Amino acid sequence: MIEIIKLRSNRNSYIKSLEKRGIEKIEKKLEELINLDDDRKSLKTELDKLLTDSNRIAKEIGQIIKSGDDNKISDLKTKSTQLKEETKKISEELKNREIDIKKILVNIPNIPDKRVPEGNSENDNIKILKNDVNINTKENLKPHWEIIKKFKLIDFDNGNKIAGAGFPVYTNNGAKLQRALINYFLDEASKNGYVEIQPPVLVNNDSGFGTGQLPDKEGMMYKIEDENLFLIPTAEVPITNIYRKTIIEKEKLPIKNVAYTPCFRKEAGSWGAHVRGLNRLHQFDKVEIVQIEDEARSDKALEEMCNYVEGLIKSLEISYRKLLLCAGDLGFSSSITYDFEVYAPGQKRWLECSSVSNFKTYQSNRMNLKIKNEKSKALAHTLNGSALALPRIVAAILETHQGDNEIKIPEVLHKYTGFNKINL
RNA sequence: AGAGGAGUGGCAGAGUGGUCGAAUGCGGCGGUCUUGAAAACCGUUGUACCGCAAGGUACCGGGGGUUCGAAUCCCUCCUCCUCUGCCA
Repeated sequence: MIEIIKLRSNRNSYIKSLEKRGIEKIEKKLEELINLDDDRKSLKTELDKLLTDSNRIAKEIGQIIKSGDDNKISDLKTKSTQLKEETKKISEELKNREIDIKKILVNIPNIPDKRVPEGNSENDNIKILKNDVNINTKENLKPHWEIIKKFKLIDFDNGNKIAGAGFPVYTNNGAKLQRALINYFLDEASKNGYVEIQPPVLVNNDSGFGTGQLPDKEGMMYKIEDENLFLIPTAEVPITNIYRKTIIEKEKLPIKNVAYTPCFRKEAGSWGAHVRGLNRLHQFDKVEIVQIEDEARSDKALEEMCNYVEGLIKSLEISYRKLLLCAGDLGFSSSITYDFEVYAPGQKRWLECSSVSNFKTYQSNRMNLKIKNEKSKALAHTLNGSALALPRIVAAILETHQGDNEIKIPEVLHKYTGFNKINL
């Protein structure tokens, strides 16, 4: 959530920044927010006064009872009862005002960073770098779903039977490749200082709210109705929420975590030719890195995370590019996001395989996560990135390294797969 | 899943209707003493909100209730422990 205190002192720049995202009537919304907050403050002042009086009377009664002079009590009791009615009224008003404020607040996305370019769609994203030295330029390259079928790496039919569309069954060398990638990604992250954890894949409401999936994007998550739990759409949710409602001492920074989890997404709507094979799934594997920093260091952390992700992709000998997302394409909670896309030469398409974001104080404000130093406390900055999402990486590897009778496995994976190529 | 017990400040642990934001101990921070350290002694030590400030308000697992007044009584939910059951 954006912070009202900051909104008050940066009103115009907030309006401008949010307009960049293409939100309509944002000025009116923000103004309403400030007015409601003014209202909230005066109600709070009023309520506190009433409570002060009530407390004073209650104490007086206590003292009178002690001294044994019971006659004066009934007057005081009547007065206190009257006060109580008033108190009830004001405190309800205050509560309602707070609810009103939150209703608006939770629907306002994060303020885009200054570097975020204007734009409405992915066409306006800025290409930061492109590395296509490895592009396989052969003619007649097959898309990965054909390769998968030919080499029997994934059984989509059985996935359909067991669960439904978008739930693949990885088989034999396909399963081994999957496991190899997970282990490789986890080991590399550990080498880079990310502490490995294995979180739950079901989360509660508070967690969904903390990272920003709820209430805005409830539709993306699978819900267990009876239990009020959600299947995680990304490990970002359980990992970041470990630190919900905590105060971290500055010396303990940076907090760096990595986790492998399956991810579950409903992805309602789009289903067709462009989401064939591994391009979009309801369940997929991902290794996620999460970092917590203070304001002074979060920019640098974002850069480091990007460099880490880039190195990882590079090591898999596939072509990739890096994009700076424009305001219109930026995620709800993020302030600045870099996407990494890998090239799938069989489809002649770029596939997003990692999204590295700095949420600044947006998530920490929702979950009350603070950094403390000798003198003061401040909301933490949270960051995360995929390192990496498996399916599209697999697609790119298969399409890039395909041959007629074999698929070459990138060298860094050899010790994890136990084989250098997949044969027919 | 059933029966019983318990949840208090960073930790341990008192408090069963009034002056309790909460004794005491440990830890932390500051100081005295010391060449230095330890010990001892003195002081200090939660979070959020309102207020220019003085100060005030709320919080004893969460929510609701009774009462002039609740850490304390009632209801409900959650979590943990013990026993029984079930299970990878």
